[in-house]
Amino acid sequence: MNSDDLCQVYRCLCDVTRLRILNLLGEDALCVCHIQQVLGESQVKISKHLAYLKSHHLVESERRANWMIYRISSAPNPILEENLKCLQDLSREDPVFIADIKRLHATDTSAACCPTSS
Amino acid sequence: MNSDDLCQVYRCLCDVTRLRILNLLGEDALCVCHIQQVLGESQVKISKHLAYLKSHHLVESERRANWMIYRISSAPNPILEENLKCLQDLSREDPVFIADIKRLHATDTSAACCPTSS
DNA sequence: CAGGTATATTCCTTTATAAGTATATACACG
DNA sequence: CGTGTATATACTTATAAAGGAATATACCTG
Repeated sequence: MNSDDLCQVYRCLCDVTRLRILNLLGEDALCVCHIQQVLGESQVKISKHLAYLKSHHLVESERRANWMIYRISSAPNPILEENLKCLQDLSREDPVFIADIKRLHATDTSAACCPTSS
Repeated sequence: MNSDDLCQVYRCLCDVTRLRILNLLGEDALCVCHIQQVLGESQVKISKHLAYLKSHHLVESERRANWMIYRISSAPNPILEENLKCLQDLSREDPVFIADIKRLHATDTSAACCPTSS
């Protein structure tokens, strides 16, 4: 990790939608449609932000039938990890993050679509 | 601190020049001309990045005669503090940061210009 | 107050990003 | 192989940001 890589990580973090996505993925791996549903944002928007995060290696994806499952990258990234912790702390205070997590838990992530269970 | 404030902090962090400035200020308060000298960047560039950081409350400034002394904001900001720590860790690995700190220590910051001593 | 030095701001150009609409791709199932 | 569903990409427009050149402001000194 050099200074440019570091900047790239921060670039990934400096958008509310991406922070909300990372906050969700910090809880569990999720398919695009669930992220979309929980955040109440359009398909394109979510898909493009996921592509952005993936291109910078903050998340990784795996196809399962029709669905793409996204998760926080397994490659260790101390900066990301530290900031995900901060995000978790903040997600107990900020109304946006609180609502997201609430909606996430109200969503049946073990439904037909995108079973998390391997 | 809410999700938008958080994004603003990350926006401040997602530029190499600003990271280099914050890395220097993590060592000590500095005047613009020293920052400029250590980073080897133009006056405008440094001044504008400092203005950016200041407008988002990551740094604060104090005029001393002709000189403006910048320092990390005294208002507590957990996200910034956590990331400054990360920056310090990285600044032992990354050639850019290493060279900056080396040049900083080679610079006489107690010179006529911008005496740090209060 | 005139001239010099340090820093900030304005104006301009270029590039990056965000978001939407429309379209394409990948897969499953009949 | 055709259809439907999930996701990705291309294209477009608007906005923000970075950096340079020129200029303005603030302060000091004589």
